Amino acid sequence: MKLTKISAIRRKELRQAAFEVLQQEGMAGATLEKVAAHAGASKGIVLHYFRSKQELFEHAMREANLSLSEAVNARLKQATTPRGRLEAIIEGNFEERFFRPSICHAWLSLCAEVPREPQLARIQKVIHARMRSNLMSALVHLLPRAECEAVALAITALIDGLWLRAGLQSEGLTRDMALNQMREYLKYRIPR
Amino acid sequence: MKLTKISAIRRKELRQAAFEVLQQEGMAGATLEKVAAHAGASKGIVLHYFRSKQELFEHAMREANLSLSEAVNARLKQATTPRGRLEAIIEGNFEERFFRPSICHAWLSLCAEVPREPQLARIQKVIHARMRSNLMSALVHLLPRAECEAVALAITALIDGLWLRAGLQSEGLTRDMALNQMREYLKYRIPR
DNA sequence: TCAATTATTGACCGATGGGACAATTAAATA
DNA sequence: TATTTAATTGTCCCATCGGTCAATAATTGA
Repeated sequence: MKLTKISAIRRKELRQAAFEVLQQEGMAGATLEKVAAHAGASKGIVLHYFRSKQELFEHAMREANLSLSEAVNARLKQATTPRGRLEAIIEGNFEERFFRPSICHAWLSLCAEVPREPQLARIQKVIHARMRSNLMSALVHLLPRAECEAVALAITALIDGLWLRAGLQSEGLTRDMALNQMREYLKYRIPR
Repeated sequence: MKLTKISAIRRKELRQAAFEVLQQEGMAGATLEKVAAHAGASKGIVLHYFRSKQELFEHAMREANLSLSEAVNARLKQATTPRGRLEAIIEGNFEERFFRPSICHAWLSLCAEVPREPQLARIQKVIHARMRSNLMSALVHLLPRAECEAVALAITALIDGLWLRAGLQSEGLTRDMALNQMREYLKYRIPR
């Protein structure tokens, strides 16, 4: 029995190549040929493993989300208190390897396609649902029930807004500044 | 002397058409032909008034920003207190005619191009600079100097995050919800 | 009125990119 | 080994799109 079929390997390579090209080229510039070249393959192979460009980037988005998701979950596993879980979620979302201008570019490019690509919309919906669910599981122990929903939305909006900013102004916003923003929000909104 | 040269009219019509097409089609789908058709003209005329597609959408972004800007300024003029100015800025940014899914789509599409189009980046920079300046002029009267910068960034990030969300999930986020989010932030961060 | 400028169109071009496909090579399996 | 299955490539095709251009219509202004 094969642990890793070659098709699984190729698909993963191509998903990642797609996301990396996206970082520098945007959706329109992320051509099948460039993705293939970036992965050291030919254009034909890309369409051998993915039915279309759409499908490729759909999987690229899933992959990118998965790795973010794992980072958050790893931190969540360590956390013992509700407050700790809140911090885990936030810090996971601002890890150095994720909170980088080029990565934010890529996400921006994907988000810009969401309104016109139902598949991407579904993924985006899942992402937000998980974020909300994660946050709620911590917030219910820290706040009156009625306030949790709103605070979860605020935290999500803040994170998204900071990511957006990082994507727009490469230099302007460091990881530390972003994390401080989040901590300050918590300090005022959910004092210990 | 002509008050409005025909060229000024055409250019404005085309800028607006460009932004409207952007709302439904995204940057890649917003073809010169579609923009022209939407304005009831031919493709040739678009390139007669704008050197290139880039330049057209650059002007579209400026135009869209201008109208948002005017809305905020109109409210700012009415405001008499620092707190009132803060609310003016926020409410201006969530007026019904602006805070709509399709408009948010269009902005998203423009933002996604920022990293690869220096002209758009410059405009984006100006937008954020004005936002910051507006906010600071109110905040300095409400908070210790040292905290103003951070709060201005938080407010901006919140606004951007809520806009982003509106662009991603057409249904999920109403204007009222967004405004409540902003008011809650102020309530906790800058209690009267 | 008539020349000069401006507006407007439609045809055309070159480039590009997504996708289909046949052909070739490698791998797996019996 | 022989046969089937999968991997991989390069070529080809078609559509589209940005941009150029020459020709025509409209406007202007002297």
